[in-house]
Amino acid sequence: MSEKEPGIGHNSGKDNAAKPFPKQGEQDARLRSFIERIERLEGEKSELAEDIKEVYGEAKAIGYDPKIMRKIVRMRKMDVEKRQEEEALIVVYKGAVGLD
Amino acid sequence: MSEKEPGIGHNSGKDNAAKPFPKQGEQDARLRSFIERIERLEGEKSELAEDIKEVYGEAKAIGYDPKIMRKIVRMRKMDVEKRQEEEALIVVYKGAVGLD
Amino acid sequence: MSEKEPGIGHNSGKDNAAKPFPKQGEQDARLRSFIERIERLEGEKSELAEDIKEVYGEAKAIGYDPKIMRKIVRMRKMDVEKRQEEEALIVVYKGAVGLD
Amino acid sequence: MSEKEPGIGHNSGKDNAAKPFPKQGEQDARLRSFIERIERLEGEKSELAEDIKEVYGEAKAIGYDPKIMRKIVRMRKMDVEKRQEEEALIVVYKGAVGLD
DNA sequence: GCTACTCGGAAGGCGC
DNA sequence: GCGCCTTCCGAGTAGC
Repeated sequence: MSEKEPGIGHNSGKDNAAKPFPKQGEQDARLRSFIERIERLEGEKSELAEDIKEVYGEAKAIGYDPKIMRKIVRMRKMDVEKRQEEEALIVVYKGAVGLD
Repeated sequence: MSEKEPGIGHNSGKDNAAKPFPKQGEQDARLRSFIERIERLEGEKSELAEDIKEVYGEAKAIGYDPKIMRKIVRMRKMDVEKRQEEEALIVVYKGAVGLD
Repeated sequence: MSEKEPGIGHNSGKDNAAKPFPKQGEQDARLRSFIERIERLEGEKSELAEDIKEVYGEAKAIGYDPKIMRKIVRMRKMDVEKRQEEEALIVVYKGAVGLD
Repeated sequence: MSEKEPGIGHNSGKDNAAKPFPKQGEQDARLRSFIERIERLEGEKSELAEDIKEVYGEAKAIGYDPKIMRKIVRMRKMDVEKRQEEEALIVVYKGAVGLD
């Protein structure tokens, strides 16, 4: 916290009590709200990660090899990424040529 | 390759070649289904990751430092984990002492 | 430095002076040698990075768009990675089936 | 797209359509050559990265902690950069004072 | 100044 | 159960 925005982050200290508008409480609430939204989303993300693990577990229980499955998933993902990359290239070509 | 399930991965072996045409299609469908479920979940997970990035972005636009926010989130997460561990430990203790 | 190899890292302290063979100097030289090898390699790596930048610069000077070029390079790289992944998948299939 | 070089990317524009077919093949070869030079250099860069990893691996096998070694390397690098800056500063000073 | 990419570090899953 | 390896996350760097 040095060269960043002046008086940022959290409006260090209580000096704002001196200012006309008592906004510190609102600021805190805002930050708090952001944090909580993030934590909520992180929680959902973790649940999904667990769900995924469970699916691999089910598949394994039936005799499929998770390792192979992971490789397949990766390959398919690479496919779509490659495709997206190609499309992105076209976009950038068009931009370079003035066809926005 | 020893303790692994025999006849794994993908219906390995020749038995299915021996039987009329028993279930290969169904097996494929099953694997395919697993893969798709996983991909679906992975997709949702990625969306959440993006959502989280957006929240950090919003906060940043208002003047909060994402880097610090991340630290806060990590710390709070560690706190709850620590607390959960402690509570779990208490449960163990109680069990050990007969206070179920 | 806690659960790691006992008395490691750098043979903490001077107690080795007590041991029959005064090897500390050799140990230091060894570590020093590793560090210098690494620094040498890092140096070469940085030079290559600069060379790459220069090539993009040349191309740009002639009218090629570095951004596009980078995308092309990335795509081609993804191609080879995809291919490698496919081959790796085959290997893992073979392993699962016992064809080591 | 405004500040970009006009006539970019790949011989943009219509002139090449106008001329019989003068140089398109050569242009392609040129771009291709750039790309290949870059890929060559990137390849060497990757090899060096692997070499570096190997050195850390060797050191680790003997009991040195790679993590600490990395810290040392970083610190030494900062030292030389700092020293270079200082020397550069001295040169500037000398120039300013007429001690070329 | 911001964004995107690359690199290093940490954690989790897998195999032995 | 431990160690290895892959994968995910965060940090630093470079380009626009």
